Amino acid sequence: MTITAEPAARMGKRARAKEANRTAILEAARIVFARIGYDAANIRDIIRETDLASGTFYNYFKSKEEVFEAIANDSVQRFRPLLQKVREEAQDLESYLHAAFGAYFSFLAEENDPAIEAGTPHMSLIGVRIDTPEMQTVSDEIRADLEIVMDKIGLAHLDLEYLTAAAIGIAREMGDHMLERRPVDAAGATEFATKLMLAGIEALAKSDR
Amino acid sequence: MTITAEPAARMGKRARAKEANRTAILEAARIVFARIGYDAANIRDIIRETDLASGTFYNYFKSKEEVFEAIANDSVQRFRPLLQKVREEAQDLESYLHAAFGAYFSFLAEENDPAIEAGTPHMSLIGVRIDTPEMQTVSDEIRADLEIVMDKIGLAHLDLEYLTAAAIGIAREMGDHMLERRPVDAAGATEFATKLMLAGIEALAKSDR
Amino acid sequence: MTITAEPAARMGKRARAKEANRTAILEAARIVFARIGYDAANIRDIIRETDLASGTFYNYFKSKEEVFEAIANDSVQRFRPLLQKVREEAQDLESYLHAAFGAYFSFLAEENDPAIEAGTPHMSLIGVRIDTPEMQTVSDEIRADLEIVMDKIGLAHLDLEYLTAAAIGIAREMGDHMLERRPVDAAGATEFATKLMLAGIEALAKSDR
Amino acid sequence: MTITAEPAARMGKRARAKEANRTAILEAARIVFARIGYDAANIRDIIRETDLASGTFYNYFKSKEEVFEAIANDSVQRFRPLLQKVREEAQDLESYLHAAFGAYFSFLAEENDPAIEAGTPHMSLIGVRIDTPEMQTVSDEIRADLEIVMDKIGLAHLDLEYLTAAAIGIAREMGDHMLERRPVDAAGATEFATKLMLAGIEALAKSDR
DNA sequence: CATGAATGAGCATTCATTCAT
DNA sequence: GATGAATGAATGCTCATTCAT
Repeated sequence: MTITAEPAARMGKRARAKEANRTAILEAARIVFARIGYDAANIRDIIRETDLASGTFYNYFKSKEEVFEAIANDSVQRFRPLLQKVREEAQDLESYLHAAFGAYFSFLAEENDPAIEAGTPHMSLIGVRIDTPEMQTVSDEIRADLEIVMDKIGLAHLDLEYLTAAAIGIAREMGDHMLERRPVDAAGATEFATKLMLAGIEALAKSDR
Repeated sequence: MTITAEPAARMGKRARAKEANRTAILEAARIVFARIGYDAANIRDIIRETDLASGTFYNYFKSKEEVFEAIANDSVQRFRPLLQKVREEAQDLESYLHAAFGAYFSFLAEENDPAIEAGTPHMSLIGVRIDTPEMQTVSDEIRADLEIVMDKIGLAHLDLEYLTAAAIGIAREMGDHMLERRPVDAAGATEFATKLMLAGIEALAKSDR
Repeated sequence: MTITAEPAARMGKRARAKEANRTAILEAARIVFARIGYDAANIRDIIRETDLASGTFYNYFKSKEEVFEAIANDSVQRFRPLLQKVREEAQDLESYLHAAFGAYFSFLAEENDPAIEAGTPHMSLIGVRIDTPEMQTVSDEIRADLEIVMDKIGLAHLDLEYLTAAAIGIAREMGDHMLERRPVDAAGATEFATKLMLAGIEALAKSDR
Repeated sequence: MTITAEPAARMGKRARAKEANRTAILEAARIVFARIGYDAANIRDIIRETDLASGTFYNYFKSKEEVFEAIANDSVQRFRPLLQKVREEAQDLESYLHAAFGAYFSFLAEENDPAIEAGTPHMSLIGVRIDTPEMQTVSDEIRADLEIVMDKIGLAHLDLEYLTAAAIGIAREMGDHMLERRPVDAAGATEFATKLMLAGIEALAKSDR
């Protein structure tokens, strides 16, 4: 038996299986949460979606809550760099809004691509989608970032809390509807939301002067 | 036992007690849903909030869903006339938006007044508030009405689905934040949302021409 | 419908059923604990011994521990008066020991009478019998009482802790064997234990002078 | 790999490792049983106390029961010679009782020495201590030996079963208390138990004549 | 042989719903 | 029609045991 240096990308069979199982559970949870909602979902539902045994779930997560957290973290870890880039590259308000809505709608579309192609039912029941981990944590990110950007461009005297709430509200609700259309058109949603929000902010800024 | 004709306004003891029980359950459900969210709540939680026995619940409702429906209907029955009036009296887009947002934010403030004064905790946690029956059905009402109004003012060629989604999103998210501020300022929220939305729609209308 | 005064002995059907269920669970637990031991026993075992449903268990007890406690309390409540009487009527050391051992062995015999007649197996496996609620709590009672009595007769200078330990040890171990003999002879066990203990104490008292 | 003749005293690396693992498991089990009791303990608890993997347990033992047996055998193997010596050297009843109780209490003290010095909690809770393998099997040994000795000294007409039960009961209960005192005084316990038992037996012998 | 993750049977517990009183 | 205890299906979770590495 030879001892080999094992770069992260080349783990042993065992380690790979573990990683795969963890991912499988996360993916299953994502699907189940989307299908029947976080609250309605139970651990058996999640594990049934994988080819693992029930007990295996507990080798990876302590509870449904913890899977939710993991999904959220996972989503955030993938979405955060996108937002980061948006923030850094934004030249003005318009480019920021466009890039931010664009990033969000694209991300949402890609996240839900598997479910969409599978024709997963119930997908957009309100009350359900809202509890999706992605939505929840991405909201927090957008909220924080938008505050930073508005400050940068000297519009911090507007009611930023209401403004971010409005932007998030638009993204959330429009996102739901975007996902139900075929083909899913992130670019269209982005144009729409950006135009709406941009003009709105300008109007608020003017009246506030 | 006497057999009496019982006009709605003059019920017998029995009927009055029945009505009181039904109301008690609805009120209890409202409180519990607000406190721990619709999904987390169970029938025991609701019935425990009343001084009734668990079995009594089933004399009035078949399930938690049905209570939800009843609360929703109740809210709708009180909100619908307001929206009706808004729709009828709207002169132009601005007055419509102002009146509609105004109606919604005021209604929301009044609905939550008892909870606000009681300092009920958790009340406006996002994941929770969203499942509130009021939110749910009021959304549907606003959605339908906004479509009608946009059609009236000749802007039906805009993407009305996205537009209503945006309006509802704004109302929802801003509503949550409005409820957390002291004093609760429905008028301020109304101004803000109206200005934002109005300018946004105008910009969309212009670019779409 | 007439309103009747209901003396404790004449409860409604419902109340009687509740009492009966509680007793049934206690009795079942007693049997199961005796048969397979406290630790090996699980709630399903207990409830299976009754004709109740599994959920019903939780209307009466929160856990296996709580049933154990209840059984113990029950036993104590029936044994305590016997010990009380023994303590009050004891004239000298001999009469005390005789009465105390007698009370214990008789009580033990009666407690186990149903199990004995049913020919319950495993009945006297050591590790098992020892965890019996009766044994446990009755021990505490005997311990306390013996201390009081020894003090009364001026032998408190002996090592009372060891003495009570010895008495309890004798009662426990002899009790196990007594229960396995047919016929169960509480009187014989009492004579034996009393004579042994009495002479032992006198010897200790003499050497300690 | 070399094939070597391996006399017991000179094992290869492999064999030594095996022996060490077996011992580690036994020691861990002893500790765990003492800490939380035989019944409450599970295999994970035991293996967690070692630095071995869970699967390794099954290379050495089939079940918790089997570890118990092994511990018991181990204890017996160390205690049996002591009892053997006692039996052989006993001159009369007194010397036998003294030596036997002495052997038992000393053995018990030594067995529990590590736990005592570590201040292990719960150590002597009754329900717990009783299930200790040492207690269990040592009981059997004492029982058998005492029967033999009583027969030797011509008191076999007494109720030997009750007598051994009494002796074992005294040893058990007093042993528990002895272990809780500081310093642990095996000699004192031995004197006490011997005097008590000796006088008791003499009294029984006299009355039985 | 050691490892430790996977397995799945098994147990505790909850809760919507029924129904005798 | 109110009551609230009984019901038992459903769910969370544990743990002895197996087995690929």
